[in-house]
Amino acid sequence: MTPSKRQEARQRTTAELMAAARAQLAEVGAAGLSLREVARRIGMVSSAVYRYVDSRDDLLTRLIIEAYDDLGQAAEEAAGSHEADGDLDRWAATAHAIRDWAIGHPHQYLLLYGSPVPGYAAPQDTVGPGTRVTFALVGVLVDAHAAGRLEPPAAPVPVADDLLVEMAELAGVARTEVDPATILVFLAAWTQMFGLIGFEITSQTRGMVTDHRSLFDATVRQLGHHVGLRHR
Amino acid sequence: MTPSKRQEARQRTTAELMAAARAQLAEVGAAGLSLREVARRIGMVSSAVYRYVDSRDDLLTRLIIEAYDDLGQAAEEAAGSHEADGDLDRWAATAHAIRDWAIGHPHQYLLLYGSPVPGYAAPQDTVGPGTRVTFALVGVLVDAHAAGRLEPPAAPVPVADDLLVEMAELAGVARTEVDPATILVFLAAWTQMFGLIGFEITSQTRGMVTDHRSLFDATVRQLGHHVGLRHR
DNA sequence: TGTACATCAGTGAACGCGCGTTCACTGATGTAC
DNA sequence: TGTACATCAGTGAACGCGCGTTCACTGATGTAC
Repeated sequence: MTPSKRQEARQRTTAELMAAARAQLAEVGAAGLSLREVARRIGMVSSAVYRYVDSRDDLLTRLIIEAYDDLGQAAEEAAGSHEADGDLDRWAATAHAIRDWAIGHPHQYLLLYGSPVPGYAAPQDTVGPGTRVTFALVGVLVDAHAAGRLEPPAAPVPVADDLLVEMAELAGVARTEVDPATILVFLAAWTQMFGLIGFEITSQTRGMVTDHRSLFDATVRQLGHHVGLRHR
Repeated sequence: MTPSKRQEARQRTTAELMAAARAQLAEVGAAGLSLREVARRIGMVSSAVYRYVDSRDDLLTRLIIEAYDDLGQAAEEAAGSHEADGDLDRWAATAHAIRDWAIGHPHQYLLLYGSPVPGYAAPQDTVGPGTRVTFALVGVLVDAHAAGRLEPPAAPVPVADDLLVEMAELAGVARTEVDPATILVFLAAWTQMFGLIGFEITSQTRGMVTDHRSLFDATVRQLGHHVGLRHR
């Protein structure tokens, strides 16, 4: 069944609307996103956007899902195209893909990982797409483990038992036999990566660091090492 | 020269205004902060707040400075009251003070470290107070180093030279002889701590972690160890 | 100590703005017979 | 294939809201002589 003219037009207009919304988001950030402005940009009267979107919140939700998918895809592509590399390099490549996307789309990144938008609560639909990036990075670990190349973590500091239980549950979600202690180190690595990216985007490191890429690279390789990845 | 009635009244009203602003910030976040609402809360007409504040931006700036000072003080007090402890414990206590403050004042924390407020650019005045927390935590390192108790970092991954140069400069700012490589590890630790706190506050870890305090404690002690701190 | 003038806190009205959302409508596209 | 009716995209006006900021004003407090 080929799509009717109406359906085609609807799809085109929807795409145009989302593109305009994306552009506006990139300029003013999520808190400043306005339906009326989006309408203006695509040459529509403000009430017309309600044919395509239920409300402002609905538009925000779609933008979030879009952004998660875009970021997830970037990470997956990086992990996919470096399968033949050493584990550490593959890990670093995936991490850099995440950072590059963030630097290229700071407001979208902040929409996902920054302060919550006032008056908006993300619905359940955003959870799924949100895990894509995580799994892309975890995948590097899982693959290395499956190939018997993952070092167990050196744990100089004792860790509470209940934490390890939680980590074991997480490993279950990711369907892997990776050591709970490793998952814990991964979680720490994860938050550090995103902390560093967030600081860079919001220029918290202004005046302290100039070569952010180098710092990120060094950090990420250090983290990869902690997690148990090695060069071959 | 004792303050006149006018001066006293002015100080009282200013304090009341700031308290109302703080309360509103805590409820709706920085992006939702409104001068009119602040005025309403202290039973003033909206134009009257302009006797105490130049503009909305000015109020935001004051709130930022206040928050930085409050956080800085909390960190300094923790570091100060644990001088007799082992270095790792003192480090952990200071880190927990930072996290506790953040958990207790999530919107203020986000004002400092979250997404930038749309349409607002922080002036230079906020930089100074912003370094207080950093120095409180760095102080633990510096003291341990001065007492000859700081282990040099194990660096399993080579680090770019220019990064080390930057780190040496930072060490100069902090007036310490601490190893540039250690500063680099500290910076990484710093971003990880704040990344973790940010994730907790914005509930990014929802469904993955329940015992945030334990995860934070384990992470922070791990970080302290990496930085070269030991128990005694 | 008393008086004249200057300073300043707070009022109330107003300006101009942009926002999200609703609603009755027109006219084009699609569907059933 | 042609016609009658249903669906749907987009219009234009309107509602009610809250915002930051300005301005001329009143009346109380402070200061100089």
